Amino acid sequence: MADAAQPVAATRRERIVEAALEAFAEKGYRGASTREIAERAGTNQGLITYHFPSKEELWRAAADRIMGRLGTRLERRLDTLRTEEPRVRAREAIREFVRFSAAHPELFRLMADEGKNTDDRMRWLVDTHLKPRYERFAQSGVGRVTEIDESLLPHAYYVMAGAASLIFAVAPECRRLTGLDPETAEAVETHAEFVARLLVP
Amino acid sequence: MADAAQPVAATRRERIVEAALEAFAEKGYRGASTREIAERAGTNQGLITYHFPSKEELWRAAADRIMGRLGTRLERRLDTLRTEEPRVRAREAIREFVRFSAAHPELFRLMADEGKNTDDRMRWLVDTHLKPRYERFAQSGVGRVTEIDESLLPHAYYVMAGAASLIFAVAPECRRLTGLDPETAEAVETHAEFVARLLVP
DNA sequence: GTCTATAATTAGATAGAC
DNA sequence: GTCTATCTAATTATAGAC
Repeated sequence: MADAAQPVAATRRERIVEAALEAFAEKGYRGASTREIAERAGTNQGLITYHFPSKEELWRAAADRIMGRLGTRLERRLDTLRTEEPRVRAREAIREFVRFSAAHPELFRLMADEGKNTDDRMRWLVDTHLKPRYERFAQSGVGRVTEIDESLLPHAYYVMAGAASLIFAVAPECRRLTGLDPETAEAVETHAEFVARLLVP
Repeated sequence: MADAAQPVAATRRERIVEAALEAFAEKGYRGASTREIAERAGTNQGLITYHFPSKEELWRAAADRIMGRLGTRLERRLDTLRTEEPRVRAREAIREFVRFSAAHPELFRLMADEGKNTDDRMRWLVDTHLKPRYERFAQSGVGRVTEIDESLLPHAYYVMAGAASLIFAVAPECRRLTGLDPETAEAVETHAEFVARLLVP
């Protein structure tokens, strides 16, 4: 039951991706160094360049991971809500997104960092991961429930994303500024309810 | 009326701070290099270290600038709304904040970047600039109007900030993802109305 | 697969010419 | 006040030992 029970290579690679996700989210793409990532993963920089041909590829693996987690979580929840009426389903989908944002502040941090610039990473992120999620939002999510006008969909999407996630993405600031620790279970549920009721009254 | 009409030193310094604000907002503190900032400002790296004893000091000057602009803009608007009833005043204050976020996406980018970490810059930012703004929000802004319970204030603050600003902070992503250019005058007003009505029905 | 050593580039800060 | 030149340290990527 020691380390040897698992393939070491997979473990090391996993830990590198996990460390990269955290580092990229915290310091931004440029700000996070591969040495720092290696150290976080408990290994050395050489092993990163063995598993990933470039820093860009490592970043993609990190983005794949967090977006995969989000997709799995949301689809699973939506699945259990198939039979609910639209407004209840929309509300609970929003609550689940808030909970995910609290458990994984890396998501918003990564998105906010990459969405600012027009470069290859942004384009890849939008085309590969964001478009499917946006379609899902438009088709079955809040987009349908809150408003009639199709032209408001982009506004509703970014309002929802920002309202749901910011407080967790800047949790250290929130603690110092307001005294509230947004990462407690109670604060997460309060925020989920606040945002869900706001967007789907 | 040529360049010589203004003190050159002040001009150069100004342009450096302006370039630094943009660069720090786009690439993050670590990601933005002083050489890159100098180039943006149309000068050289040596002049930056002449005007600012360290990169950290340059960052503070950039933060002072954007927070100063926000304060001036909001106080001026609130001043013209003194006689309005609370809900109208709150709604218009939110609209004004949305407009400011559209005109100055650097604000949200800088805040989102710095609020993630517990370091000297975050602490300085909170203590120097964010606390006064948060107090103002609590005392005369949306905080008073939308909800009764004082404990919801932090949630309302971050919901407002995120809902109002994210779409402009990630404008390049928004354009590619949704087809909407959030920087057009029409989109800004639509967003302002959407957020204001949502938070103050 | 995992590591150390190192090459080539770039970082922030300093020194000094003008 | 503005610039070029340079120091030291840190960056990504590569080469090769084991």
